[in-house]
Amino acid sequence: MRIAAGGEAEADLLDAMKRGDGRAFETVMRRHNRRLFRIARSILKDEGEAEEAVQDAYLRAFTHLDQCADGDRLGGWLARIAANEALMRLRKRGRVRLFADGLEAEEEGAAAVVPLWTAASTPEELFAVAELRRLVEQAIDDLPDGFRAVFVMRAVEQMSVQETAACLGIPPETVKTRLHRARALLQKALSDHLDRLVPTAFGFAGERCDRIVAGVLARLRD
DNA sequence: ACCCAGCAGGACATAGCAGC
DNA sequence: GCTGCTATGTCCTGCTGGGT
Repeated sequence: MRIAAGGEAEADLLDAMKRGDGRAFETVMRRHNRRLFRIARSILKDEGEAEEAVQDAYLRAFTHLDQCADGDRLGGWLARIAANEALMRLRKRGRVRLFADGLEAEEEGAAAVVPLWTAASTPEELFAVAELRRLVEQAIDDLPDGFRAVFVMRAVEQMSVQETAACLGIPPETVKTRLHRARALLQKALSDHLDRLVPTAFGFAGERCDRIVAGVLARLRD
């Protein structure tokens, strides 16, 4: 039986929800919110609509709990419903729409996934890290629709090929290819940015410059 | 040490589309 | 209608890590 990081087994939570235990619903939502939001957002490219899609997915799931027979697969089942909900919305809007550029506040806990995000200490480093993250998120946003959803599920959410394929209703081989090509596209996009940024590496102005100057002047005075 | 499942990545096939 | 290009899907092979 699978015990998620949060403690209780998914099967126990599913049973509790079937009994109408409000606390179980909340535990399940808090456990899966981030993953479902990322999946929905990767498909819709719109944070507000992704949030609505996740809420609708939960409602749909919670009113059809009897359809989830195996509690150990509750997470996958929810992910599939969220992906379907997002895809449905995408079809409804006709896949033609302009999106706001970039991402705003990152969802809770994402920093823990990538230690680099927290390694910065000085304002310059914090700015550089924020800029790097913005570039990565922009590059992911710029991926073709199908590639982006697969990349987020596989690389960001660490879902298996089978899970991802089931969620999106595509063959596992297609998941592999899309992930491979999404990585290639991201590498290319990021290397283009790097080409522009490398000349500015090891920036020297500011605190360090002042420190060296002050140190030399002090020793000259001695 | 061996076996096996899952995965990455390359090669090839196919579909869709624009330009002529 | 034909051709060439691009995007996408499928198949295959080799690698890796976990289990026995």
